[in-house]
Amino acid sequence: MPTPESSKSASADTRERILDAAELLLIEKGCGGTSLRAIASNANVNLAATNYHFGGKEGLFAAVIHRCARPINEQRLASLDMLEAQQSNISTREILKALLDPLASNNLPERLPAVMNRVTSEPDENLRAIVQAEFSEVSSRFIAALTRAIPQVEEEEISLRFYFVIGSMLHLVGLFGPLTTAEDDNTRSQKIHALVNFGVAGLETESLTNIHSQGTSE
Amino acid sequence: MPTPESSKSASADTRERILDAAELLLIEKGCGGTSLRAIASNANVNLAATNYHFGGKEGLFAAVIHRCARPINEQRLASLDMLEAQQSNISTREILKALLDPLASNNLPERLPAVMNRVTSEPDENLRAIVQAEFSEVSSRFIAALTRAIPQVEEEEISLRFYFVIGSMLHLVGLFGPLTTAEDDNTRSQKIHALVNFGVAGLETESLTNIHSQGTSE
DNA sequence: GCATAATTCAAACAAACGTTTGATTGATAT
DNA sequence: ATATCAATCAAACGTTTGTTTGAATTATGC
Repeated sequence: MPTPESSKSASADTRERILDAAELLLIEKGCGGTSLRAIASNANVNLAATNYHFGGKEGLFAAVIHRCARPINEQRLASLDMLEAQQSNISTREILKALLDPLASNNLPERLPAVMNRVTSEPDENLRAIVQAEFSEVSSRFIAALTRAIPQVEEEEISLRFYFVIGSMLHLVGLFGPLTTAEDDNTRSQKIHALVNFGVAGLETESLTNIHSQGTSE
Repeated sequence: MPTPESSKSASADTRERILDAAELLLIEKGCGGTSLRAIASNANVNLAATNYHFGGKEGLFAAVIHRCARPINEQRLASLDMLEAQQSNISTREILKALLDPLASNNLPERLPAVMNRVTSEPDENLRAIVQAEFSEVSSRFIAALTRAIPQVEEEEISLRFYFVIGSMLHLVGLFGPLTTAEDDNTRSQKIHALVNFGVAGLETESLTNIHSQGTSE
C-alpha cells in the first residue's frame, strides 16, 4: 500500500491541477455538488487519479481547505505576533486589521474566502472538524488579544462578538462572488475596511447585561 | 391497514409529515445530503408521495423554506409597521430588536434559524433565488428604516452593515445547533440580545470614508 | 348503490455517484 | 538491459439518487 504523500516528481503537477479544479468547483457547486468526475474532467486527469493522490473525496477536500487556509492564517498570526512584540497596548482596530486585511490582499490565494464561505456551512461532520482544527489557533489567539485590548468587556462576551465578526466576514465574502478582477480588489478592500470599522465599534461597545423588559408588548 | 386515529384529511396530514421530516433532515444533513427516501422513511409515507404532493425535490424544499420564513418575516414586518406608526424617530435598537427578537421567541417555529443557516449557504441557484425572494421585502424595509434612523451614515454603508448583522445572525444560529430545550431558550435570547448590542454599535459608528494611508505604515 | 377522482403503494427506471481493479506506461537505479 | 516502483489509464464495480409507472386503495359526488 504505497502512500504518495510527499512526491516532487511529475505527479506533483497532477496533484496541483486536481487541487485547482476541485477548489474552483467547490466554490461554485459546493462540496456535495461536486463530483470526482467533474474534477477529473476539468483538471484533465484520469478519474482514478483523485483517489490515488488523495485517498478519496474527503481527503481531497481536506487538502483544498488546508492549502487555502494555511497561508492566510499564518499571515494573520505573523501580524499579530509583530503587534504584540512591538507594543504592549494594541488597539482593537489593529487586531481586526491583522485579522481581516489579509482578505483584501491580492497576492494571496484570493479564493480562500469563497472556499471558507462554502466549507464553514457544510453539514459534513468530518469537514467541519477539519475546518475547526485549521482555525482553532487563530480564533484563540485573536480572542485573547481582543480580551486584553478591551478590558471593560468580559471574555465570554468578547468571544461571542468575535464570532459575530467572523460571521460578517463570511457573509461578506459570500457577496464577493468568485470574481477577482483587478478593479474588484479596490471595492473589496473598501468593504473589508468597512467591516473593520463595524467590528471595532461592535466589539468595544459596553455590554448591557441588564435585560429589562425584553418582552414585546403586543 | 390504515391507522384508525387519522380522522382528518389524509392528504393534508401526509403533506405536513413530509414537510416536518424534510425540515429536520435539511437542518441535519443539508439540502443535497438529504434523500427523498430518507424523508419518506422518516415521515412514514411512500416514496412517491413526495413527488406527488410537491412535484419534486426542489418544490419540496421550496415549500419547507416558505413555511419557515413566512411567519417570522411577517412578524418582523408587523413589528416594524407598529414602530413606524407609533413614532417618527425610531432608534436603531428598536429596529434591530424588531428584526432579531423573533428569533428568540419560543412560540414560533424555532427551527427557522437553522433552516435559514443551511439554505442561505446552499450553492443551488434555484433555492438561492427562492430564499432571496422570501427575504427581499424584509431587507429593503429594514435597510430603509435604518437609513432614516442613522442619518449620519449614507445608505450604501448602511446596507453593507445590515448584511454584516445578517451574517452575524446566521453565524450565531449556526452555533445554536438544532437543540431547542426550554433552558436553551434563555441562553439563546441572551445571545440575541448581545447581537442587538453589537449591531447597534456597529451600525451607528461614524463611517470613515477617508481611507488615507491604508497600507500598514510600520 | 355506482362512478369518478384523489391518493397511496410496490416496483422499476435510467442516470450519476465514489471507489476499485488490473493492465500499462514512465522513470530510476542497479 | 533488467528489475522495481510510482503513476496513469480504461473499464467496471455495487450503491444510491430522483423520478416515473400502473395498479390498488381510499375518499367524494350523485
